[in-house]
Amino acid sequence: MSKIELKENLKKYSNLDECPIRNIISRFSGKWPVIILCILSENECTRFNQIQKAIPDISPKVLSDTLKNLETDGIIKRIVYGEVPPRVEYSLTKLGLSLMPYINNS
Amino acid sequence: MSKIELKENLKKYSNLDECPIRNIISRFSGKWPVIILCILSENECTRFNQIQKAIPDISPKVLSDTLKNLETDGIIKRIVYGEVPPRVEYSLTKLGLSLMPYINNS
DNA sequence: CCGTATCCGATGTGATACTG
DNA sequence: CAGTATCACATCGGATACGG
Repeated sequence: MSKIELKENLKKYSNLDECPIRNIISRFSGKWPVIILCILSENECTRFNQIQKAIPDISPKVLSDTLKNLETDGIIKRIVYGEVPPRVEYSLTKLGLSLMPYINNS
Repeated sequence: MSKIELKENLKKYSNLDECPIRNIISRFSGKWPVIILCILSENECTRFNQIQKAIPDISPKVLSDTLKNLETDGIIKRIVYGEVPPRVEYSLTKLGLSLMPYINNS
């Protein structure tokens, strides 16, 4: 590889907000997002409480925050049933589903 | 899926230190590791300074720390040449190389 | 050139109690 | 049940100056 090519390659990661790698990382780095995607991928729908049980060491606050972020990014879907006691179910969106192969092959 | 199966599936992520997903995440979550792997994968060897230039907004301290962690995990190799001025080159180990397909397919 | 030392702020994560 | 409120804390990331 010539020096010119090298320079061009190294430039690709410089563009901060336009760098696709950085975009992905900003959404999935952190302790919980990938684990949650795995859990959701195993069932059609999963309730808040089920996720909590599957991850014994996550606090409700952190779980709630993480789910919100994933929802905002369009990766998971949140469905509220107007029942008492309340029922809320989380599931992967199409986009979320499309991500799973890259996780599961690891 | 039956309730029994569901319960078994959700259990898989409970085992904290034995959970393979958590092991991976603990090594690669964070802002920089994946970017650095990408950069290293593009050349046989890359110098500290080159990496810094490729990532304009990383400080030398953080770059150094991240490289150390990756080296400790056996993912990258650090070769010091006893020259003045000093020359140090980083490259992927076999293990590190084996990780790239999962990154590049994304 | 390749880092380390120092210090600091931001962010992520956690425990617990509480509410509709 | 499904969260929110509050507070606390550790880790991560960043700026800058300096050293071998």
